[in-house]
Amino acid sequence: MEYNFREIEQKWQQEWINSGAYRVPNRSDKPKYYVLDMFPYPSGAGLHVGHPLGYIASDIFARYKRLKGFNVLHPMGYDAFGLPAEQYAIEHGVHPAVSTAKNIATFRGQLDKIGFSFDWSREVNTSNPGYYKWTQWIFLQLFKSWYNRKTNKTESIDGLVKIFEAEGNFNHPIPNSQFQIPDYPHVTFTSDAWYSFTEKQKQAILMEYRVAYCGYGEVNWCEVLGTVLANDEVVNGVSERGGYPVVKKKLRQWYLRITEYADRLLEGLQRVDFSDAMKEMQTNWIGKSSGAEIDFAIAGHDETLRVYTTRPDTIFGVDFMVVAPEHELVERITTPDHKQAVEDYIAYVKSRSERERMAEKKISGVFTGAYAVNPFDERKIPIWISEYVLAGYGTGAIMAVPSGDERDHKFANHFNLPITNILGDAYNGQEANPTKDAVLSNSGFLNGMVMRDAIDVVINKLEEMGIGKRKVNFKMRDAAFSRQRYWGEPFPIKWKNGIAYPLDESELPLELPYVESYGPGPEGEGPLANIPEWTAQDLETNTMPGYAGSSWYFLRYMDPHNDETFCDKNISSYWNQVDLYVGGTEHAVGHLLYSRMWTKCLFDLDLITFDEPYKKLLNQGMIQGSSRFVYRVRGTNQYVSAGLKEQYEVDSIHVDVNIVDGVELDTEAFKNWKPDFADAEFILEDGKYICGVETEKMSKSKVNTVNPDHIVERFGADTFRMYEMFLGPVEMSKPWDTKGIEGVHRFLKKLWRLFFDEMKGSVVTNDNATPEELKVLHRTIKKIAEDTERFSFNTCVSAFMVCVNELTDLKCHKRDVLEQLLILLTPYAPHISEELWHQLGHTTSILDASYPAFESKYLVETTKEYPVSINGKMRTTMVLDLAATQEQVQDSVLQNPVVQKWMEGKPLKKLIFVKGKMINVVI
RNA sequence: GCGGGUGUGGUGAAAUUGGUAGACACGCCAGACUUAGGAUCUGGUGCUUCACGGCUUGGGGGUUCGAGUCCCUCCACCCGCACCA
Repeated sequence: MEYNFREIEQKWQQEWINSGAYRVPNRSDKPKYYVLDMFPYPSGAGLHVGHPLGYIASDIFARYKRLKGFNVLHPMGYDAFGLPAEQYAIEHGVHPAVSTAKNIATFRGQLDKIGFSFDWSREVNTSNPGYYKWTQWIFLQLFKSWYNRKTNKTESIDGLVKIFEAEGNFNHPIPNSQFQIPDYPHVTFTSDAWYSFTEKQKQAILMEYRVAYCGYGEVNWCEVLGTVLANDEVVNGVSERGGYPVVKKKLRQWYLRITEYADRLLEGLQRVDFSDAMKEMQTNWIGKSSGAEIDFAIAGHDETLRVYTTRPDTIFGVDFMVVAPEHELVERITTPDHKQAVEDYIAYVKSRSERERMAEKKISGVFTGAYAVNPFDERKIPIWISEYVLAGYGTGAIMAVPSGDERDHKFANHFNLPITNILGDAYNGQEANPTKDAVLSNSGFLNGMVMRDAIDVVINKLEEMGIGKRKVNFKMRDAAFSRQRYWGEPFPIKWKNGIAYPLDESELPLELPYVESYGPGPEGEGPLANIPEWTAQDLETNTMPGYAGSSWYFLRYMDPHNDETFCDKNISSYWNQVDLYVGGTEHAVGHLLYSRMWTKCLFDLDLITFDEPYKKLLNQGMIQGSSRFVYRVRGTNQYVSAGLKEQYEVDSIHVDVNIVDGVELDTEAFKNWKPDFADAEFILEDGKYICGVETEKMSKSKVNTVNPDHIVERFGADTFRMYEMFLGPVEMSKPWDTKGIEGVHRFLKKLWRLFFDEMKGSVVTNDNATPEELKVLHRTIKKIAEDTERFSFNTCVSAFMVCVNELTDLKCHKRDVLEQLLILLTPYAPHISEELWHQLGHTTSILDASYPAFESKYLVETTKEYPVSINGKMRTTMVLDLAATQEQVQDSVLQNPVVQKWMEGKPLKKLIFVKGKMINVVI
């Protein structure tokens, strides 16, 4: 009987469906464990072998936990709204819902072949009205909430209205200090004033507090395409498609007030098990800094220039100001003789993406002709504009201190601006010194003070003078929460008189209407603006962004069919946090921060009982493509093998990795691949055509994608699962190489032969295991359990191989040993394990077997083969009793002929002996 | 530019706490079986040297009895940067 993986895998997949093996109850005596994958966007291209890496890792862990006695929630679904489906609709006229459904069916088919333990009865699809009804519902809760800084909680906006009625907003100032209340001179108001406001004024004020609010923001606007573009659709200032010019345009946008949660998002990081790198990335993204806002007088103007700085101590070293080109003051302060240059520069900057501006190495900028005045020494400071200062950060203006800041230093050098040295000897004139520990000089009343200490002194002084204040700043901005697109959740909002009114919750879901065309609406609005029935109801024409549905989906899996609420609170209390969340680092700052914020909102509103969604995060690396190349002799149809290509002038051409075996090209398949190659001739080496190899991103254009379906078809799901893990550490990126899979496949066949002989059939015996066999088994139990716990799946696969190799050498066919091994293997290769388990006579599933217990007594050793080094270099090994003392060891070591040879009669300086580890002879 | 990560044989990698570098595989070489081999099995395989030996974890420096692992410095590559998801 041989290992017929196709039959076995089909049989058990069907059997597990029939028995409902992966249905998970919301109630259990067992402890719970929640394993979640970041769900996929179902793209038209289907899965390639890189996608399932994380799913396999999480599936192994989920199955492992199940064997360990946990009630394991392990769901899967689809993040199904998104731009690609809409783009496809524009190009092919296929409704996104149709292409999405088709893509999902493809994904599902591919996933099913790999043998995952997903509970598909809990599947979610963010584009399904039954799902986005609750995305809209949660949005409404955010719309009807504000962030109370006094209680540090998300609270009902009704409560805020009561506060305004009672005392105005003195205790709860408007979060955006730049906001002007329409037709009202102040940003603070009394109770009486509140009552005097019109409905429109009241709503405008409340909008400034709402957690989900409407405002204006800049987008990449492409006039020719009539649409808004994502940053990655803009290349070098023009649209990726068509190459049309792209400029910044202000549009009405929805936002989430995530900045109010910045401190809590930082604090929460200390309570979750994310990698340090991940925490660092989020911390940097949030970008908390403390410093001061300082108002500088502008010579000849009544207005002041407000800058934000983390280094107020360097105020005497300010040699110029840099203002963002889009700063509102620029127009008013630019002097006539600099007007033209400033306008030209602004036009240039308008065509630049934020990314380009930050990445630009070339220094650029222009002088406005205006001067600010240093409040302490009355020095006139020229005001420049430059693209390296962004309008959205701080106040959009900085005080430049060239002696202390590298970028300012380069700017000063480039434009020949004089540099004031406030650091004394700590500044060498060549490069800026950003230290806080130097002693200040040329700094008026601060002279002689250490910079670090001067910070507070300056801030106090500025506050006293009324021209500055202490300020905590965040680099993070409020999250833009609207898209001028069709394929997303509609906002449950109606506009009347410029006021946004929420729909009643009974009107949800507000379903996406059918559209004829997916083209943009007028004035940069989305396609919904083209539908008369939609606009006639005054409904919002923006839709929600991709991360809306993904911000809370982990909750819906818990209670996916509930029509009464997004997730029953009792059920979310039971499943609680996601214990293990698996996904790529590319979501480090986007999705993870948004869903953490939503969780905090829902927690504050008493809708769930925990405020961090993910307890432990595991980041999987990417699987890269291993591209293959053929070399065409220039101007001919001859193709030369890689080893001989130096002798010719050649062009290298990507060749489909699926027609290459390892590096050897299937020349017939190559001829049939594309008409161009039908008459190809080959210059071979040793009768073979050898291809060139390069590691690149896996992509269709590089014809290096490998479809998991083909791999499963050829080798089976168990082999595929184990090989994906065998490639290397799950969190690392590594190239895919189909050739290597054979080693794993051989391993499974070798395992099979421990149970079956081709001639004799079953060879399993009921004999008692020998100590040697038990040692092999228990060493494996220990290793697999430990390595699985620390997500070191690649070393587990090796350990299985070592175990099977050793059992084969020992000719061990004993049930007691093999049975335990099968349970260990189940999470990794469930199909073959289940089959062999039943072949051993079991009638219940191995999925619920009890995990083998490790017993250290089988591993006890009395001797150890010690490595013996002379001066740290390994020269020989010696078998010594583990109980040997330092003196006994020294005696035997010094008598060892190899040791004596290397000592050459020199005296022993020291003998290092680490029990159970090593011996080092120092001479 | 800013932020994060990674560099070990021909290839993917292992070495969990500073203690025998290269486990386990792929590939390659040799052999067995076979009508055949892109099947299966056995043995060998870091580089260098006839050998003794020497060298070796991206480069350079340091700490240590001992460094892939710790410290300093330089280099290369990959990922993210707010409308891809």
